[in-house]
Amino acid sequence: MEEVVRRTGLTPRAIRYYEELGLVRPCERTAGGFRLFTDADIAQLLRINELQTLLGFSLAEIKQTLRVDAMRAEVREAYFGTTDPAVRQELLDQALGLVQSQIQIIDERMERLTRLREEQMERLNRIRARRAELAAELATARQGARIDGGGPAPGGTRDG
Amino acid sequence: MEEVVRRTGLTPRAIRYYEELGLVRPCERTAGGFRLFTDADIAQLLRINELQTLLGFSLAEIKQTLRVDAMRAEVREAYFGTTDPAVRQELLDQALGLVQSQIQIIDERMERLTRLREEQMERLNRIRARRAELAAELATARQGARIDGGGPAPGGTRDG
DNA sequence: GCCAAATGTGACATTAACGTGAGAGTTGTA
DNA sequence: TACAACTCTCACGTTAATGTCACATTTGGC
Repeated sequence: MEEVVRRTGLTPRAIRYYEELGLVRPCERTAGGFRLFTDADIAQLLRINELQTLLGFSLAEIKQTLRVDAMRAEVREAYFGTTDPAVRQELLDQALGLVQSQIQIIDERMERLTRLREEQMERLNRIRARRAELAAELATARQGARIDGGGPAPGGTRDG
Repeated sequence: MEEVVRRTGLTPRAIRYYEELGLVRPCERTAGGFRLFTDADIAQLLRINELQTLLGFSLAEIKQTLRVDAMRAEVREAYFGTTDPAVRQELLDQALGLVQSQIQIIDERMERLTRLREEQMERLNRIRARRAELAAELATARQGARIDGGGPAPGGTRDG
């Protein structure tokens, strides 16, 4: 468990909570009842954390989202099972739709992030420009000081 | 206020809450005490919402973040004020650092989103491939049905 | 076998971010 | 000026996602 905490950055409480909510399949246990996590379990926990912190999904939404993964497994099962081909295709279509909607959400986020980044870059550039101006101004002031010992140079700095 | 709700997508309660937390400067009021929002106020509210939904910041983090904006204004004031040039430069540097850290956060998010998107695209492609396989299979089955009236075609579909 | 450290299960507490309802006051309008 | 619709300020309620505490077991090392 300590290792899982280390590898996922989650707390034991959170992990148990996710299991309680059914976000992760109850994992194996030792004879005494201690949890034993497989790499797949850890991957699942990491995925949950990603969906939570990166996309801002609630645990309820994440549960829905994870059904996509489950469905993929289900589809694979059904693929070799006795299921009706029409059902198989419908399952595939459902999975397809869900994954597509995921991608759409991601794309939307990225667009918004890109816009936000551009705004910040503009700010950054303005600050840098002002900084350069100030540096030049100070240099000029020092120059003047060597000659006439006067104060800082006036004017010349504007910004909208 | 109704207009603000419409333009921001926030609830009155949320807006008042943000004011209470100090995320937005208390706005003007009518003689009777009704809030009057300027475009700048609304922009601020939109920014808060953006930081919240897009970057997943808590309101406390947002408050910190908004200090960057405030500092930019402060810097602009100081720039034309009586302040020491060294102080000016330090303010600029602080603003610079904060904006840079913002951009860094955005970049990190975008990288993670990109990875997530790639994963989803892989899944998408696998599902599509399987769907195509299934369609081909069904076509074959229908072909066979016209000849021998037998069941669905066996084998030939695998995936890791 | 024993003991410290880790883990288990409840169950109640907490925190953030609002929701909701009461009751009073305000505004635009006919 | 009367009235409907809107807004104000408390103040308590709610929900999600854990935190925390108590107390019982379990594990691994000596």
